[in-house]
Amino acid sequence: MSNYSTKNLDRFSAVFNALSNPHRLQIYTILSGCCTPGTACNMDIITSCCVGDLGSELDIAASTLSHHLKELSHAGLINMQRDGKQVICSVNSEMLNDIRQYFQGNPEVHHESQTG
Amino acid sequence: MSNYSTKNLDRFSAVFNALSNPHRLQIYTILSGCCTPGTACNMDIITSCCVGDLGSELDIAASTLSHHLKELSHAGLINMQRDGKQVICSVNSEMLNDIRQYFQGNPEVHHESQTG
DNA sequence: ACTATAGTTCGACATATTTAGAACTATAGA
DNA sequence: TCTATAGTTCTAAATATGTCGAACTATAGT
Repeated sequence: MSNYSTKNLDRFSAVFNALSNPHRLQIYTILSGCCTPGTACNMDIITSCCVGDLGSELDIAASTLSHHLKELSHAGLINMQRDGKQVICSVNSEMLNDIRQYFQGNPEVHHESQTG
Repeated sequence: MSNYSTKNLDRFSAVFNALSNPHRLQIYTILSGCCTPGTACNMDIITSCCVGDLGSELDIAASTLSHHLKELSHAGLINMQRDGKQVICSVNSEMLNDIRQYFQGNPEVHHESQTG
């Protein structure tokens, strides 16, 4: 593919790499469900998006969970923000839209959109 | 996520794993472009979906390309069919639709659809 | 300052992935 | 059958990934 930028290729392959691990995909799926994409995870309504709550669903070591969250965050798939003692995780809706566009075959995403 | 089936988790993580390598993502992107999803790759119109043509765009060893195609095929992302000396590759549109539904948050995909 | 809770970083190890070259199979044509 | 073309399988090596436990940092309450 000559008119598909290497930049996008690397960006999306990193995204899919982040989702390629069952634990990370599970985390992302949980976050997709608890936080309506497009809205910041509203903790007044739903209270299950902090790291500890994710951990209680996954049965892996805390250090492993932390590592996976860093991967998802680094790929741009999720946002993490400290709130007191807790760290709140939520889906990055901009990246979710980019992914949707990729699979829709949208030229904005497929052919170098150079907006950044 | 307790109501998200492990089956789907494994299936989709395998799909994303297949797309997590830049070369494989490039292959998939080329195939998405040359073959309109939903139609079998129409070789009367477009002539760039055989293994060799993919290889000429990637600059990797033939054995490596073959390995990557097997991964994509095994994950259900592409179809491969022999036509004489050549092997024609095309996007599996059913899987593409499943992926689209996953990112749309469609419950059919998220919560165990047991149709197979 | 001390303690408890929440999460991260570091170090190590087992396993998986990517890659290429050599040898192989499959098809078509002379 | 012999040859050329198209692609695959096998083997091996370098690199990346997933995982945990121990030690660490950050915040809040006493």
